[in-house]
Amino acid sequence: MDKIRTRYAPSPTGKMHVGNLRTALYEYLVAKHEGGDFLFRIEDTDQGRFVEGATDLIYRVLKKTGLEYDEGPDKDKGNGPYVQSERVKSGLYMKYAKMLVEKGEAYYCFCTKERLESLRTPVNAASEDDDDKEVKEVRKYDKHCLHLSKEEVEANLKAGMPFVIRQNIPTEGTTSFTDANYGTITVNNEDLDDMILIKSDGFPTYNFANVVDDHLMGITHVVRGNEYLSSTPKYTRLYHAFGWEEPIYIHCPLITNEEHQKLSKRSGHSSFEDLEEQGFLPEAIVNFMALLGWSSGTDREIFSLQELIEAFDYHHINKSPSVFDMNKLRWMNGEYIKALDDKKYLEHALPYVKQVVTKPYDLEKIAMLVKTRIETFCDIAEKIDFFEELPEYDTEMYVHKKMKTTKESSLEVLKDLLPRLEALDDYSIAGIEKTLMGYIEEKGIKNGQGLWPIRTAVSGKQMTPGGAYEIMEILGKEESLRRVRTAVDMLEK
RNA sequence: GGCUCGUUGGUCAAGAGGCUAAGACGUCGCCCUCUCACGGCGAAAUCACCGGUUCGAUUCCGAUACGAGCUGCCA
Repeated sequence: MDKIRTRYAPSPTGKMHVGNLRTALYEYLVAKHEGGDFLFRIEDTDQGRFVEGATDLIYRVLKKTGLEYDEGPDKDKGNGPYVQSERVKSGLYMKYAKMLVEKGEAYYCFCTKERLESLRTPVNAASEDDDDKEVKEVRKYDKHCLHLSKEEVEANLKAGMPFVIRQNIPTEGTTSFTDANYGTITVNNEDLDDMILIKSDGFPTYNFANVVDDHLMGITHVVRGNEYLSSTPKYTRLYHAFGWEEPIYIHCPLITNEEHQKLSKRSGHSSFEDLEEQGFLPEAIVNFMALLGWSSGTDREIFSLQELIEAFDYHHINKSPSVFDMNKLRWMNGEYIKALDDKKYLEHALPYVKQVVTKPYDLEKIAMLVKTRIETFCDIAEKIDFFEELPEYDTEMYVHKKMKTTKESSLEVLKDLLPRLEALDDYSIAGIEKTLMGYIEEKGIKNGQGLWPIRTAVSGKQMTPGGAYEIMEILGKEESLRRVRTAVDMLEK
């Protein structure tokens, strides 16, 4: 069997949409699972939609996610160029389009926009009551220019008339193709439009360039979104028209938002960049995307990219759309954070800590306190803000049923503890623990009765990462005492 | 409107004629515990609907409903 070759062929039109990212991932996995090649090609045939810098963005994401390609614009293995706008310059697509014209599989079309417009036939606007008056139209080209004589075509061309080249699809019969995921699909040719292959600006359309390049680059497996399923018969006809072998198609289900609608920019987490900004790790994003529409068939959920390569079998890709579940991504990201070694963790976490804490505390200790308590790095801020500034809080917080504390008991504890803490010089966890536990044992009270008031006093919060010892160690003697005194004042009022 | 695809708990999903219908996220409860997490244990919750085929359908077939995609000189 020939070596598998797949390709990721995005259009540089903006951020890296998660749907695109998953396609890239699957392309990569399909190839790598079998030791094949993964190519990277840029499809920039639509000058109107080209976004400056979008190409660099794609490079960056591929690098961050570890999707390393074997061939690409900066890695020519003899199949280049790998950027379609560069391929256009050599007249490549025009050459192949003309081959099809020669064979009668395509034809020149000189129809004006106006004529095309007149072909639109309104479909009975299903007039329900609602104001859903979206005027539906059916527009299928009528093959008008197919009937032009060779002489007429020549004359038009000579006169410099703008033209496109269209695919000539039979009006009868059927076309079938087989998808690895969805099985064999057959459509009536009369439902297929004579799609444009070469645009009037001389650029190929995506559909055409895609087929030509996939063939020329020896692509064996084409992975793409479900949205291409209905145009695939046209691809099939193109391959047949050229006499080329079709690749294996692997169509993937859609990714939707919680409302089961196509994930759009509005959802706020539709691109890799969005997710990165929201504090997610590339490894977690990749892991999560892999599981959206694919399952290993085992109980396993956490996979490194390498482990995905080993486990990935494209026959297990699902058919039905998957909801992008933020909850699960957050959980998974938390798992990845916990699994990070401390050095790497701190590299990620420290910048977030610095945004909140400017006082000269031990930021690494603060960061370590939240490691098992966050799901994304953006969760850090609200958990550690009390270090910077003692928040205003209600003394009701000292009343805790389960801890068996009241305002009175708390005040007593804090007043008892104050001189001991003033006398203490060793503000290490061990030193603080010794002092506090010594007092608790002496008094014969429960741990909670002694520790709840002090933790509340030094943090001003109901919930904190770490307990009283850890917080006081970081705060140090001076600030700890200040906060305890503040608490005593508040409780004495 | 036409064409195409899809439908297992709230979500991701395994299962491919006979099972108490896996597992995970989330939710809830319990344990651990100075709070919150972490960790451990447990619970609730699912085969869209209707017909067929079959001794037997979540699984096969056909309608229905619902959802989605395409219907661009976008990809």
